[in-house]
Amino acid sequence: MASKDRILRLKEETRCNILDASLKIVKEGGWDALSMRKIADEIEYTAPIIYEYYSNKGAILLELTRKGFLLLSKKLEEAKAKHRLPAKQLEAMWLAYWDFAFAEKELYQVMYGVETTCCEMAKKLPESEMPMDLIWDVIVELMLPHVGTEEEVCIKYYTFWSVIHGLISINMVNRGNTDETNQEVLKTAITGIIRSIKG
Amino acid sequence: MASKDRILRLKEETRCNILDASLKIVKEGGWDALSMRKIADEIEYTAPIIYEYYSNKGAILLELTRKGFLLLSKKLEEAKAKHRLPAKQLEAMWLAYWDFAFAEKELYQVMYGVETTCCEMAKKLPESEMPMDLIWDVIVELMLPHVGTEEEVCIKYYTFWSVIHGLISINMVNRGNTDETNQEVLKTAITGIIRSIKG
DNA sequence: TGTATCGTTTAACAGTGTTAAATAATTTTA
DNA sequence: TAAAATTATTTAACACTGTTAAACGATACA
Repeated sequence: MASKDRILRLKEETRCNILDASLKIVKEGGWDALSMRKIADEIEYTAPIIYEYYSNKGAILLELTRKGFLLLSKKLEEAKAKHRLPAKQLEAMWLAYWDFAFAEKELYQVMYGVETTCCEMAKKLPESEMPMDLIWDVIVELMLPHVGTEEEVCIKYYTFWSVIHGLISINMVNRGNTDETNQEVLKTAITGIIRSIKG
Repeated sequence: MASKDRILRLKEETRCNILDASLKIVKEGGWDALSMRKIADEIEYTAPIIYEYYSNKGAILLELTRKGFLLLSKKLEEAKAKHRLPAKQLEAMWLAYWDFAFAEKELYQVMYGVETTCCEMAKKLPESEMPMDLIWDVIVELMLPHVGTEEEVCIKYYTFWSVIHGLISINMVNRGNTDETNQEVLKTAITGIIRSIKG
């Protein structure tokens, strides 16, 4: 009976619609705006129907992160294919990674646990700039006798901060590295950047 | 009347108790476990009382992030004071930053928007390892003819990933940098690491 | 002692994820 | 075609969330 196939096809379609609706809601109002009832509204059903397709809300998020990793991998492969030299390939791949993060911001957020809401408020705190100011001063001193421009110091600071915050984030959400590996990455990164600052 | 003072002191104390209770709950069960009613339970009151001290839940989070930035700044200053050379100071400060992140994990999370829950599940996805595998291969090729050990490649990979994921995260939650600054940081970081890999 | 103020709680509202039961629609069987 | 069985969908409910308004209790002031 071909009607079975048709029904299966429809089921697969609503399964897909649920994901699309979810992503649409998130893109419009952020991850906090995503609720089962809103998804149901979007696909013109009521909430419990969703549980016929996904066991719970977490399963929807999981499927979205899966899609995210697949899409990212595709982008990386495409970037690689455009070059022959490994150095060029690597550079292109990381730039593709960068582009993906902002083109598919919501996916990147759920893939790697980057919150945005909680830091909306931190921006209002004057205290949030204190750590930067403290480190900024030392970078300026380190560059002496050369007097660095704001732009120059800024780049140094963010290079530092990125590698350290990145390593911290990765370890917090992933807990994959050994302490030795972390210390190694940290040390090589820090001393490398310091050396590049000093000349 | 000194009783006014006593009452003010008590008020200040419960204001503080609310923060302590919140942090305790979060440390025990993560940020998802934090609710107004649980805080009330902890300080042996009912929920609406909390609104006499903080206008809403967000105000509590904001106060915790403020405490976090203050504590981090203190740690950075202490680290700086232990050395005289700017290079040594800088190294010590970033190591203090690192230590703070894990010693006060919950504070760091709310300060910089690092989620942990959503990536519990991503670990189960085989797809989550695809991007690493793709880039891993190119790093190995780039190191040829030297055949890198697993540990060596791992450190290179995480150095790359850290700086890029860090820069992405910072931009997502902060949106502070100009595109030119970002591109500059990205490019210098990438080419720098690539050069260090090639010899 | 009566009144006003303050501290605190109870009750409620709108929202969340999720489940069980009731209903509507469809398909299968007689 | 009519009845039965199965499937699709919804309604109602539960326990929870943040938050507010009203009621209650105690305390201080006249």
